[in-house]
Amino acid sequence: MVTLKDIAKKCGVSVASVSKAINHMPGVGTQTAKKIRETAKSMGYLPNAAAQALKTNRTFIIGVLLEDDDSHGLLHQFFVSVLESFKIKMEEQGYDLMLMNRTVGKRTISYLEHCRYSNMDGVFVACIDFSDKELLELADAGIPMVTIDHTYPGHPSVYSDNVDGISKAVRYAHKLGHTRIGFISGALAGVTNKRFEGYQSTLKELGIPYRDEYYKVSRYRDVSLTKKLTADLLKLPQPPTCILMPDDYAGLGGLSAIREAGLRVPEDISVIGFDGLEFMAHISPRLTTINQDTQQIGEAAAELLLKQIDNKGKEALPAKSIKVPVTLIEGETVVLPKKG
Amino acid sequence: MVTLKDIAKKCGVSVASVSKAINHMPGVGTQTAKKIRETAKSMGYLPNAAAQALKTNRTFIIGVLLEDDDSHGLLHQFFVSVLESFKIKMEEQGYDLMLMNRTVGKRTISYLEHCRYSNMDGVFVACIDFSDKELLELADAGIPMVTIDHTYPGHPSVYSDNVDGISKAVRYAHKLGHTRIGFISGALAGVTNKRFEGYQSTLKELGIPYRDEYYKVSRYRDVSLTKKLTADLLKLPQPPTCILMPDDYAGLGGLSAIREAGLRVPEDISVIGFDGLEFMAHISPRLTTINQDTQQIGEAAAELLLKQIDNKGKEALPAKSIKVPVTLIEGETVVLPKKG
DNA sequence: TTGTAAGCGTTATCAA
DNA sequence: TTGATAACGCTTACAA
Repeated sequence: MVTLKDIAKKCGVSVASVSKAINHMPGVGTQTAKKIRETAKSMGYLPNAAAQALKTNRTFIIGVLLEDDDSHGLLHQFFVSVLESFKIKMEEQGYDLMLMNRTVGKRTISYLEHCRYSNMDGVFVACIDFSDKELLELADAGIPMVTIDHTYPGHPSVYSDNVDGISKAVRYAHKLGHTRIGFISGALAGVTNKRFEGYQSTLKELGIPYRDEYYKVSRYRDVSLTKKLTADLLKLPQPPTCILMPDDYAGLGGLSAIREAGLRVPEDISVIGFDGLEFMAHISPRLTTINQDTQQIGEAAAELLLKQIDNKGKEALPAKSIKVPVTLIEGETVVLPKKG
Repeated sequence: MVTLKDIAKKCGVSVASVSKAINHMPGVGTQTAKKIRETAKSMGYLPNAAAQALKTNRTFIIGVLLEDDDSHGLLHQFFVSVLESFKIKMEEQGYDLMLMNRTVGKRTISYLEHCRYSNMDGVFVACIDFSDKELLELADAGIPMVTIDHTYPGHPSVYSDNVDGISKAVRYAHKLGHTRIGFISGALAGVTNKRFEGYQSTLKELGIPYRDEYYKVSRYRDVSLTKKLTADLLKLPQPPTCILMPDDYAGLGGLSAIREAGLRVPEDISVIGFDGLEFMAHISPRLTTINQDTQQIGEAAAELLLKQIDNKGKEALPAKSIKVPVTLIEGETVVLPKKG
């Protein structure tokens, strides 16, 4: 391992000069600096992250918190897509991503402890249970943090325009002739409330009365619960002709309930998803869905987090929240309803 | 931030004693040690990872290399599942996972450089292009490393039993009456060769002549290429009655080609996938597939890597390779072929 | 049993 | 412009 000392020896200068030269700091002659940098390169010098971190209190490590109830956060296509985009942006700025956990070395530690132990410069949170005490603790610790789909006081966050998302879905269904539009939402949470708001207000605007029996609360990504609730909707004396699903993945449960009821999509009943997951484009029938722009979400999150980090120590930034537009992807699962 | 010094002061002992007590090292009185540990706890002490790393040359950081051609490694369900399982095992032993990349701070660095810079204790590789020069460089650097689906000389690796996997698929198809069994493989690579070996040898065993026109080379997870190649198979004067796909995901392309040819699965043609991805269980028809045991693969990888790390500096371990059994998941995509 | 002190590789202050 | 030196928080001989 090549150290500053080695370079100093070879160049016949002091470590201090080498450090200055390599970091492009003032206080070294242009010639000396050049020579130092050249020998450093030729010797294959790389700074030692641990030493730098110890000295500067900056690690350039960002903690990533991606967990769901089954702690399989990495299997959530949507969040992982956001993470990919976030990752690219952060890496451009020299940051590394570290997966967070609560079990460092046999015994359990909290997220906050993990964060402190590793000296993380910031945290990316796209967890689902935002009411987790440990998350609240983390949010209160004053560590730069950005969240997706939830806002903690004092921290920036990024959302899709959920109100508009459901609104687009309802309008689209209505345009194709539907008035009996059911909505199976994810579990209650900020995002879910927004979507419900979009559902109710758009129905109202369109002059369609809201029917309580057309609204069900499922859980995001929960195929079997969504399947059951879809079956329940289908059993109503006057079932909806179009159903909005919590998300594309959970929607698979909806499709399967419809199939098992002996009905066809879209001939007998229309379906709209949410997310715009890549793989849905490859299955039949192609799901009509509300697309969340994961790339933009990830990039926005990176920007906000970087700003927080740069600002650390100074007076608090106003915690900005960015809303990202959504689009409707026309698939094959919505058509004119049959006369009922 | 609480440091050893703070604790030492409070307890009226030296930093050395505190360090020993906290690390359960000999050389401190039982009483003193106990008191020290208690105050450490009450003060909320956490070791400083950077300082420890600097001193001990151990970071407890494992680099994770998950990339495909589109550098969207995290979207590969199969590898991510393996990673999840690997992660859990590693975390139990106190390791953190860091996502590797080649762009630390504007300019590009190699994987090896990233590895050295961050002082990673080991690397987990589940990349696809194993011939990447940077990977070879990394493999030659003597850093503990474990790979999935490929073996580098001197390093341990974990595989599914690919020969048996395809063999199981062929046997199953044959048992249900198929003799015209096509195989669309992934791009040429060790794993692919094994699968092809299983394909050929099993056909032979069953007394089915190998037909070159029934074998096509696609790419893993490539929906559109697999779709095209499936279409090609269907256009043969005497098309296969059952097709083995590169993997479940690419198989979606196969299904869609069959659909577009006006044929039905499984009535007109049978299909078998590979991987056993979770979501395939939720779509219709449920794909019959060869399941790779991602949990076992991840755990095995963790074990092998841990062994390498513990052994570092000592004489090289024999580079062990672990083969994990696969199972066939009966879905709905294989039935008795129609008389052709 | 306890403490002193050196050193890991950096950065940053201050004097030359 | 340069370089000695202290310090970051920790581990570990070694001395007391």
